[in-house]
Amino acid sequence: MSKIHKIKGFFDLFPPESTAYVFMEETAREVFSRYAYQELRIPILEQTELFARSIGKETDVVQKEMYTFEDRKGRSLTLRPEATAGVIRAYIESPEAGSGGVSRFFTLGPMFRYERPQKGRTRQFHQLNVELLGEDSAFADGEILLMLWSYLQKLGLRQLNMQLNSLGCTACRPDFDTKLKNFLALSEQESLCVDCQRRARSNPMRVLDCKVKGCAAVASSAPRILDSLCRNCRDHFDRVLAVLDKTDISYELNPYLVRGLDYYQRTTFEVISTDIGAQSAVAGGGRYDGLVRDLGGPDIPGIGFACGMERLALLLRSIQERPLDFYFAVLHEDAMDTAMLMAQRLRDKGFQGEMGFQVKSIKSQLRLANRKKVKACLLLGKDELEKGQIQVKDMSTGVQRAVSQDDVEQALGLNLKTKAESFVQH
RNA sequence: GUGAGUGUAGCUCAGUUGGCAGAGCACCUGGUUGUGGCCCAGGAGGCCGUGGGUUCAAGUCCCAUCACUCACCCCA
Repeated sequence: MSKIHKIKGFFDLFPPESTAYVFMEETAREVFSRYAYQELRIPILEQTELFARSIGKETDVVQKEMYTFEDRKGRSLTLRPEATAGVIRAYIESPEAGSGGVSRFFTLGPMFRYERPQKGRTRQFHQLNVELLGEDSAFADGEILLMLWSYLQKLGLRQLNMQLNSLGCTACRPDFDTKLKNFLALSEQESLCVDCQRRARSNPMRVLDCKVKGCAAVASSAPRILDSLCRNCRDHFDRVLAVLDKTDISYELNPYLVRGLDYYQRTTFEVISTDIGAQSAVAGGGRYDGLVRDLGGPDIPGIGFACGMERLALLLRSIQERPLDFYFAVLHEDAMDTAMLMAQRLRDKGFQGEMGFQVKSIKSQLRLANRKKVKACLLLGKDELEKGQIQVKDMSTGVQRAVSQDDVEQALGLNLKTKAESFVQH
């Protein structure tokens, strides 16, 4: 029979890599809950319209990267390419939307985008998502940024840089876009790449983010959004920066930071790592004050971020997996029943261990136990069975002693519960 | 969607101007009774990604195809 292989851009996560994901998720729950954020679980499949309306019909994500298909009744559905739209949709449908208060959520899980895979980019990827709804204070921005930074610190990541920008609001952004369009129209068209000649009219801020040399040169002398903010946006942004200045977060302003989803306005940010390849953004987010209204809900502000787990995983390395407490080596067929029951008794007491199902030579079983790096090896053969005993061998010291089968728990010792896996930046 | 690179043992990779398919690590079995790690000896394991072509002869040259990787675009 021919093998069925996984589809492009999808992947299986085996240990020890899978433990890095458990670590990221557990740390997220721990950190986010300190800020009173609660976990939200939502579908990964939504009506296509939800993403088209929120992310923006003209964005690359919606135009060419979505997994979209029809269900059996011909409705257009899409595997979520990001989480915020779904969170807002769920929020609007919940009683919470009418409460008028502040809501704090986090959610995590798989996202899907149909792109060419490369380092740090897969077609199914995983994000940790945080949303703060119903508050437009600059301190809300501050809370989000501090929490994100705190989470990354808790993961043990240090070589990270946070970039900040403000995209303005509906009051000042249109004026800036006009100003920028005029500027680009006056600059030499030949110095812009073909993409940017198009962007210069449709989405001028994207030109500022282009890496092509000619475009970057034009961008360097272009007007900056940060110089064109209205009074409200300027004050808001200054307050956010004032909060950050009192912390140890190392940030820098990046007037060229343009996010790929249309719903962002005012404060936007990205966290960059320099050593995970070309796809360097490990987290990104911003304020989306008009989004809830645009999706049919009340006109309330919001801010949030997403963290890419595959990219974080590139920065994490497992240094120690918790060793098993025992390996159970059975040396005679007749001992198998007794061994099974003893192992069960140990597991009920909280010991972790693996049982060998095949009767093999003592030598090969000890070799196996050694390779598995267990703390102790339990040996049960004909002699022990007859005497009601069992051999307990400490694999680090080599010391072995025979004990009554009733005393295995004590023999395995009290030094068993060690810390869970820990991770360090490599 | 565009470009480049790589496909040989479980893993990492050698393989010369075309001439018998290789190494290291891992694995298995021994080194005297039922005792791991270190060492020594032996062993197993490959449709050389797949399909065509050139040739007396192809892992090697040519064409096609598939897969993977990295980069562009874009993004977490």
